[in-house]
Amino acid sequence: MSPSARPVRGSTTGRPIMVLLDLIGQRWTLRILWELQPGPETFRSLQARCGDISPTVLNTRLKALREAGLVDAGDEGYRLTEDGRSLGQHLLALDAWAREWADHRPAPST
Amino acid sequence: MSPSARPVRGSTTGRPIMVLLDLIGQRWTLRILWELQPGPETFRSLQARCGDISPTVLNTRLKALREAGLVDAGDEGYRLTEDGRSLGQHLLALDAWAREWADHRPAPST
DNA sequence: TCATATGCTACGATTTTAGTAGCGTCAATC
DNA sequence: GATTGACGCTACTAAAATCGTAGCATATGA
Repeated sequence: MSPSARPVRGSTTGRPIMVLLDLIGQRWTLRILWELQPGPETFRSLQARCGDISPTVLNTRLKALREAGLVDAGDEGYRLTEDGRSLGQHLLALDAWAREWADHRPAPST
Repeated sequence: MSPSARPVRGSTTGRPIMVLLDLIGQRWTLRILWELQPGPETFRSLQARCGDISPTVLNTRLKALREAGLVDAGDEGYRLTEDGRSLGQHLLALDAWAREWADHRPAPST
């Protein structure tokens, strides 16, 4: 099987940034990291947090994130590794960026 | 038609970070921003830079990125807006992060 | 034994992405 | 003024990813 996991679709260069872009350029990956930031979550609670993402995808993503060393599974469920947390810092930065961004633009909402 | 464009699939909260995660959680979006960082590119040169991404997707992404105010089109082709460049700074940070990340791990390559 | 919650797989339906061909426009060349 | 080549981009089909739901196997408590 091993469908996605490592293929690095868009790039075969192996450049770390490309590997990363490939990983986080998949739906839910960043969201999962985001939801895991406050603390460990069980499979089902994580699923709920992500708006009832299908378990198929959640499991696929968790597998990839674990292989990437960003997430691991313990007694309390899934949680970020040290790497995961340091990447999470960047997500926090993006959160701040996004607020300003949403602030000063025509607001494409509705 | 207007297929994707704005739907904000994973989240209907409207929270900026969710809108952003939804946008960049699509294949090629981040890659396009990345490739646009050095300077303006024409549609076709950008396509080439992205490993011959299909024009359908490229155009869809460019449309979304323009609506998001991250990219615009000028005489020299497509280029990052000011917002696009500031987001690009975060990509540079991620690049640095990714290098270290790739550095101290079992290397899932090959 | 029964009820409940867990992590997770199966599988058909829907949506997205890929891949290729090609149109209409424009500028340079012949 | 017909041809060539590059441009931005659309059309269309096939492949792949994602969704959505059902449900299994295990564990825990009542």
